[in-house]
Amino acid sequence: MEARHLRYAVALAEHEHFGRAAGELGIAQPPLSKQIADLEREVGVRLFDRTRQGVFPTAAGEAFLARARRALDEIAAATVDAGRAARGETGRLRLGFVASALLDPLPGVLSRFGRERPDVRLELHEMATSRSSPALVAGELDVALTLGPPRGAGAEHLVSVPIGRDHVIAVVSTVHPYAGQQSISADQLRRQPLIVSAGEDEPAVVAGLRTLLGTDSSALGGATVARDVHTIIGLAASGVGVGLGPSRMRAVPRPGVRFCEVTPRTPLPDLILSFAARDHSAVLRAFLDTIRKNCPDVGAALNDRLRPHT
Amino acid sequence: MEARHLRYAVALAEHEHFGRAAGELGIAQPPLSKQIADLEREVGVRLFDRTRQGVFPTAAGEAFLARARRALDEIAAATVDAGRAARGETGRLRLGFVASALLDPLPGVLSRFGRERPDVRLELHEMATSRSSPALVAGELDVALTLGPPRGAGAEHLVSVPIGRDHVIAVVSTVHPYAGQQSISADQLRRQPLIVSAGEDEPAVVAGLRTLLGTDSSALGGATVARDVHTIIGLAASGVGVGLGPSRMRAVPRPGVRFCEVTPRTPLPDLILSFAARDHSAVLRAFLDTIRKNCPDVGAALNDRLRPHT
DNA sequence: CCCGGCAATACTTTTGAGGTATTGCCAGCA
DNA sequence: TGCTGGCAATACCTCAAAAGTATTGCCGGG
Repeated sequence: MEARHLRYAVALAEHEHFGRAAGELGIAQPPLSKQIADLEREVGVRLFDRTRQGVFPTAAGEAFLARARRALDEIAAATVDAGRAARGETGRLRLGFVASALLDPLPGVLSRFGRERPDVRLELHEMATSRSSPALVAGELDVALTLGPPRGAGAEHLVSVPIGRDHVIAVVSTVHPYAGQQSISADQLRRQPLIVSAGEDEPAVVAGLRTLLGTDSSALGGATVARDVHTIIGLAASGVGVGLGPSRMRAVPRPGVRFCEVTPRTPLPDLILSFAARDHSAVLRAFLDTIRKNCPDVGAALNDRLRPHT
Repeated sequence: MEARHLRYAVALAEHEHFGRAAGELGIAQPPLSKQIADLEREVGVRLFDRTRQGVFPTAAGEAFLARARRALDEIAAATVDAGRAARGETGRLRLGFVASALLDPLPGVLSRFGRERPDVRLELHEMATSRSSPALVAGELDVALTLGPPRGAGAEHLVSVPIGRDHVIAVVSTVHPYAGQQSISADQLRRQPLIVSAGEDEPAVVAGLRTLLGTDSSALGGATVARDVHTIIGLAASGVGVGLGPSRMRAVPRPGVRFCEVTPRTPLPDLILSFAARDHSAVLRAFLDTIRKNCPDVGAALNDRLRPHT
């Protein structure tokens, strides 16, 4: 049985007349008669009653037609859905990201993307840089935001684009003696109880702090370790010590604390967006476009990437 | 687009390999390649990625395949449903009936039919004999149970079969003086307050009572009129008088009353089953068959009707 | 009894699905 | 680097069947 049989049966039921139905279908009457006869033979049941008053579906015909119409609807929808998927209007995007990305670029990016692509299912996975790259290579993620470029097996199949610079800043309670300072020096920091984020997950951040405080400094060893920047800020607010974290944490609105620059200015690894080089999906392209529109200082590589409309 | 394209795409997605999918479909590989290419051209989107590792659906392909599978399921179900409808396993039966039919043949018939044809939707319409026949002729009913044969315009297009005889019986309270009698005479009835059913809807019943009591009798004029036999029995039980009704009302289980024959035995119109002569639907045939199995004294016409398996 | 309208049948044409043979394109390997 | 094997695409042919034309057959209404 072919879709043609369904279309013909539906048209015949619609017009209740072989000649007119055939005309509507753009064919002559005899072929329509034959196709309907073939259909009835295949189904094994008379689907239409031919009377002088017109051609009407039998009970079996009504049952058949109900299914036939649904089948034809599905077929029409198949083309529509395929087109929407190809244009990236539907689908799925699995995004891996480091926690600090939640502070700055992600809120704007995600809300904009959700508005532009309401039918794309976003799957968000907070994970350390070290876990993102293998997941991208294995095809478990579509795109990742990491601190520093991806490394490890298969990294050469990934495209990486820096989308934001970062450096170390301090956060102190508004009643802390340093709160009035424009910036805090490394020496001052070494004399204070410090609060830093859990180091093992993001060694690049730890390296930055070591650079700032000196590799032999015992300040880091004695520091309070917090799981995330919110905790750092909370602890700093309550006067436990001076929090150290990425400048991105300025984005967290919180009364009772002050953010201060630290001298010397200590760069942290760039926030890097990466994805599989062979991935040309429209959903990914749309996401990259959103990133470009939301992040002022994206690398040229991303613009290049968005040029070709393959 | 034809169902063939859907089947081929589904098979290709299943086997992830043009050659093997073609083998499974019973065709050679080149035609499959061509059909898939044609499909992709028509949809306007690449549906499969051909890689060295195999052939995999693109995101658009996945969206397309989901619809394609549903469409194929509908097509398969269309044939199945048409067959079930043609065998009378599904569908609708609109039954018109006089209230007294609810007493005797209908409970058994309906429960049996409901068991044998669980997927047939039964539409039950209690109506007077005079309304059933036009409804049958107009195609608003499929089958009717009436008192006496159908009459009126178009009645010649109806088939009528007597399925049960009936006569007048009396119902009295167990404490009524007549309660002990084997039968009650017409004379005795004329000396009692009577309870009869509403006459206008079923003139044939009124005619029967007139025959029994005498056309000039004032007994009928002074009788209490009840809407249905349940009311007659209820009023009789409470001692209002002697109820007169069809022998069918014996089927109503009710403590506190006794049913008595009436002499002379006064026949009431036969219970008649009728339907459109041109109606050959399987659901109707199944219903007639149920009637035959449930009513011992159906006319030969019904058995004739069930013979041909057209 | 003829006529008109309609579906079915008979027969022809033509489209396109499917078959065979071949090419082209890599990936793996010597 | 060239060779080979596996696979999809291309080229070309064949034939089934979809569609067209002409005609018949069947009623129902003048």
